[in-house]
Amino acid sequence: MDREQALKALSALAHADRLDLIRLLVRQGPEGMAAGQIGQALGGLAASRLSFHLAALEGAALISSRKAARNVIYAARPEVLGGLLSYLLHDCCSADPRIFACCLGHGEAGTDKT
Amino acid sequence: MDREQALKALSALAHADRLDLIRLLVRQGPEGMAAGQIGQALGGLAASRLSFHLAALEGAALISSRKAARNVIYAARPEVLGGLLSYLLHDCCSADPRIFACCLGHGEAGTDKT
DNA sequence: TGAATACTTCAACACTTCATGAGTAGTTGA
DNA sequence: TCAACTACTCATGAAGTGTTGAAGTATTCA
Repeated sequence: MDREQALKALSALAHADRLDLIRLLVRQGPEGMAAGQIGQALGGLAASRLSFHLAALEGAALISSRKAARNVIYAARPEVLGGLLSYLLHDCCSADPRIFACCLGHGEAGTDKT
Repeated sequence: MDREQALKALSALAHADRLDLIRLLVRQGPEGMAAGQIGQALGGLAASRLSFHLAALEGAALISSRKAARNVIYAARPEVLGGLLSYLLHDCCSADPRIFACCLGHGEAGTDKT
């Protein structure tokens, strides 16, 4: 992954709805989920709004879509998500051991109370 | 790290100048770097623009600052960067093994030509 | 004290992003 | 063909982001 693609991906992820979308689709696995179902799962997100955010994620290559009859099925692209994390960790953060430690240790590393 | 903080951090990172800033400051280590030096290292970024972006990164807790005489020294906060990566990997991507694989394998995983 | 240095803050402007509702396009089954 | 269904696109306006240059604040030194 290059810088341009990483920036696109970061912009795409920097929105609450889209982060929820990714979380949902990653859990859904390769089968993916129809747009209508996604909208319901996210608490009845307006269709146009959902479409807007799905397009943003697809534009950043974080998800893919395929048609199935009258539905459009969306699925996460784990290799691109992994590529983004890899870029941040290796290219951007120089594989800094302090960052590695926080990242690999599960969960709450780095959330000291301040 | 919680969702709000992760969103702040993602927004902060989703800009070319700020990604360059982080890269530079991570490499610089705990000693950090004075604002003026940073501006020079980034090719003579206008002072007000640099200040704006540094404030954005500090607002997202990705960097810290301290005064030293007439300089302001900025340094990356690797534990917060690690916390963000950890959040994305564990909370958001459910520690999906496909993402783990791309993320930990160095570099170019997930950048297949399409 | 006054000039020089190092940064930050402010106001103005251009640009982008986002939410909303209305309209459009493709698929299915009667 | 028509109605129902599913999803996308477009126009609009509000809100947010980024750049610029000028002004302001704090520190140092002669």
